[in-house]
Amino acid sequence: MQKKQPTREKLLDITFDEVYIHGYTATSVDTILKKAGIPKGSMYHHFKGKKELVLAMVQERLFPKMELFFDFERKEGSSVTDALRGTFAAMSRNKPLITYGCPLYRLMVELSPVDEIFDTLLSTRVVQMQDNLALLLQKGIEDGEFKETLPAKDFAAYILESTWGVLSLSPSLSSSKHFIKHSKFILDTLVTYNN
Amino acid sequence: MQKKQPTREKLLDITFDEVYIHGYTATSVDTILKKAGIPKGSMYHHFKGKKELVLAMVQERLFPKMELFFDFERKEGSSVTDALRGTFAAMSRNKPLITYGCPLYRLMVELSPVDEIFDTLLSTRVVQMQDNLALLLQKGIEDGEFKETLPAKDFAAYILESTWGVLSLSPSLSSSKHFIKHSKFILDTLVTYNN
DNA sequence: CTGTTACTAGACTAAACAGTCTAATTTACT
DNA sequence: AGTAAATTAGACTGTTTAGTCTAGTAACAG
Repeated sequence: MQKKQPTREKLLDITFDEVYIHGYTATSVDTILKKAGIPKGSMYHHFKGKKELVLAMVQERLFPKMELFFDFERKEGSSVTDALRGTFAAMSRNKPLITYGCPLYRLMVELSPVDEIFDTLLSTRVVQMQDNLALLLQKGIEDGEFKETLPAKDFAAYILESTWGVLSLSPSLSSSKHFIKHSKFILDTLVTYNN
Repeated sequence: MQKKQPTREKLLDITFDEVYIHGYTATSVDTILKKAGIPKGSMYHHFKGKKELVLAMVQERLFPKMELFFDFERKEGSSVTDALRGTFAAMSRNKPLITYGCPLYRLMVELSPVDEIFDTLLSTRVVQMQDNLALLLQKGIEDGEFKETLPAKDFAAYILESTWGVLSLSPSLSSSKHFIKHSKFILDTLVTYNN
């Protein structure tokens, strides 16, 4: 069934799972190794250390996963509003995302204040996402879907930040129902606020 | 200058500072003890262990600090809108809050998915805050400041969550200027959305 | 088939970790 | 002052941590 996965790739997968749920500090190298069934020497052959491993995981696993949800790419032909609606709907169907929140944001909350390397890497991606979304919103303004009362970039920041805030709440307070309420609110506000 | 502070109180103060910035897991008991200049025996006399110490810190330091900002209490005589505006203004002037985010939210992001005791404690407080804010918003509706298009409780949840999202971003992306933009937006939305 | 490079294997190390223990000291009360 | 209780003091323990090291095996090019 499962085609044999090179050591490096398997390590990145397990590292994502563990760090997503337990965070960077609470995840031990030994736990990852045990779960992956990979000996220490192999890991230290592929990566210089724990930090290198997690940085690689962020770029090769976490960032690609983000694209599926947070980049708000517009499908050709559909309206900006529909593009946003679609992205939010996809998020609400993603169980881990609803339960455990956004993996990028959670890692940023843990590490940005104390580690410059992680901060730079994660913040850069956040700015990219914001620019990306702002571009989409700008398109919506140009297409006449809504008026520009608030600069597109500010609105983009606002959508991202509020969405992170909702998603990364305690699992016991999160539900897809609640998230749908949030996304409906964002979309309504976008229209209301801009008209 | 500094009046002698009982051991227990000093420990709680230092624990707050350390856990706020580094998180629960990354904060070691030895670091706290060293910074506080207090020997191990004293700490383990007052608290059963690290977890007990931090739980006490949450209740005796973190929660009281929250009241100053997040409870959105209404001063007699002033409008609901002014009460909100005042709270947001106080937050924007609080340097650590802007730089490192909300200590309650950050701890929740780290621990809620993996520790039931912390999850219960923190979530309960979040629900309290939401109820508290909903009550204020309800008052605003009754006083005719805005119409009830969205249930007050939903709006309260939304304000809290989006504010947490903005505050707990990477320090390199946070600024009081950005936060003021956020609060202005929330207040505008409250009026716009409800009229 | 042979030699070189890439990778695996896991025992080992030193430091950091939370927590224990017993003795000394300070405080509070009579 | 005398005594009991509360607190301080820090050496010590067992475990877990990230990371090292050396020997062995597989893959691959000639």
